[in-house]
Amino acid sequence: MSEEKSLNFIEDIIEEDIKNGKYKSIVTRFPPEPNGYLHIGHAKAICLNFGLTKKYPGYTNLRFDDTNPVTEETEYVDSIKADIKWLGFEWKNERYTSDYFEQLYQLAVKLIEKGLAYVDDSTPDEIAEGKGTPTKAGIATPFRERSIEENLRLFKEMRDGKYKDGEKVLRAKVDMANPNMQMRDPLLYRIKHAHHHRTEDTWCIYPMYDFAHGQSDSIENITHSICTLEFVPHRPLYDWLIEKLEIFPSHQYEFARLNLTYTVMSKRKLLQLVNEKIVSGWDDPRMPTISAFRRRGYTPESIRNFCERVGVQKRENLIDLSLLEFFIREDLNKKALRRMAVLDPVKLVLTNYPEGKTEEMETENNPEDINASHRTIPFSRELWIEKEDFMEEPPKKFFRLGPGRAVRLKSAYIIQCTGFKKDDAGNIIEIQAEYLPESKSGHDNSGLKVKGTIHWLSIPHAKTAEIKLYNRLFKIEDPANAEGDFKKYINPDSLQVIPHAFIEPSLSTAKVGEYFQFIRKGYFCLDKDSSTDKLVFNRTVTLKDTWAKEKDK
RNA sequence: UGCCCGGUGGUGUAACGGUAGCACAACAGAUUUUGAUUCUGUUUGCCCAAGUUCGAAUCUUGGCCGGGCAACCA
Repeated sequence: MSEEKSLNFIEDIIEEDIKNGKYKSIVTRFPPEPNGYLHIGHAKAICLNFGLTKKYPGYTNLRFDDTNPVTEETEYVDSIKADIKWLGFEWKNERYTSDYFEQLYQLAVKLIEKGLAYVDDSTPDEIAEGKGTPTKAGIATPFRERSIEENLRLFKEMRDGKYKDGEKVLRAKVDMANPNMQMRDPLLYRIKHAHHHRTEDTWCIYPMYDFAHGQSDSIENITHSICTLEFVPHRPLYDWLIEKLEIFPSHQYEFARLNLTYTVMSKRKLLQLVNEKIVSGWDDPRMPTISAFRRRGYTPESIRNFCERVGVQKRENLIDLSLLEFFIREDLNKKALRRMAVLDPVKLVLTNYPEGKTEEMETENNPEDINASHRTIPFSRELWIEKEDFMEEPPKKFFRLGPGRAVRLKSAYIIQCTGFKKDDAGNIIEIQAEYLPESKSGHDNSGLKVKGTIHWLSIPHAKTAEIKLYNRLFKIEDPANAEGDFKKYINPDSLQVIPHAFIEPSLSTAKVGEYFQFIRKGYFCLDKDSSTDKLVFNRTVTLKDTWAKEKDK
């Protein structure tokens, strides 16, 4: 039975709007500022805005909110477009708020003509002072009563470059005593003699968010303008401007932004991590950016499923990283090709296996995918296995190798441990075992049942690679809201590099964008910084590890 | 202390006046040539109080708690 999927509150509103004939189709937009890379929180907004117009008739625009030339760059524009496409969405129109600078200017003139905006010569401090506090009404500046003619002239002069940065601003004339701080004559335009990434040096005045965002929504006939909760107090101003300007009545709706445990989600903080070289860049796989998740081996499907699961609502939330990990494991379990790799090797010698002999062992590429077929892996007398798969004095519940114990070598033979060697420091440097010829995988007549199966690599055939293991970037769940500088909570062990791990021969042709599961070790992908003579693999996520928990008991 | 928003298991999210459900996490067991996957089961919740009603997570009122708002940022 197909159960009714419940609607989120925005879908409720849209269904109502369509039902009562307010709209036949809808228009949404995703409005990033090109001043940083997109992160997983943006992915939620992208899935919401684009998802809505997949579900209901209509389309979604991509609009770069580029009203602050000093922080915005073309590099960010390009990364944002790449990330949205990778997530699997298509915008109808690619727009820039800067496309509307002339129209916006004319709207400002219209507001002045209506006596609803004025040029203020006050300093930033004086303006802040005049705004009052949340509990104390603001005080009007003397410039508030300038004539329309004078305001028109001064605003034109601002545009013409007659004034220096900060000398004058244009403000809306609303209500200095309004209990909503946003309504106390908000700034509309400021002077910035700065080079803009698109309009270059055409303008020296730039609209503020409040006089750009809503007006751009109207220009594009956005029916449902969806943003995050911090803009709720701006909505009365958004509506006031639409009313006074007599433009298309877009409506703003707000939802709670996504927060994830063990990371930070503000562009300012992420930029700090990049600038201070705490991470290698915006796409360092430890970052919560979309490009980092891509590089780390996350799939677009897993991120979309995650965004779908976390839902859309108005309450603050802090989502468990384990939920994201669940979705990537779920997706990769179906897709990833199984391969063998030994990260922390110790030598295993099969004393009764002929020297110089090699066999090709057949094994499945993905037991979850019947179309994934099989491959072969070379097997010989001397093998690499993981150090952690052998214990000198194993406890009862340890199902791996120990003196006298037997295990299955995955897709090969059952072996029984007959001895081991240590170096002077007491480290185990070699393990000896005998194999059971009649136990070969697929032709097993041994009648033996063993509890454990381990992975292995033939020493003469194995290739090497660098492997990078990532852990959470922060030591605590909510670094953004913890006391003091968030950087003091950075996890010093968030990156572990294994310079010389062993990988099976077939992995030497791995390509960026392919997904692998290194059996028993986790999901991995080839890093973009790999070269033909040096392969680098990133661990996307570990496998669930029940033994790790058991071990700790 | 002005205005605004919000409170459902550990974390998220449903319920639209009628049995509090789902996912993740946790725990227990079965299966397993990946201690993975899969399967089965278990634990844990409506912020409080009063009111309306045959019946309240849902409606009303009053509390309590959390968050936001005073950038020439968005």
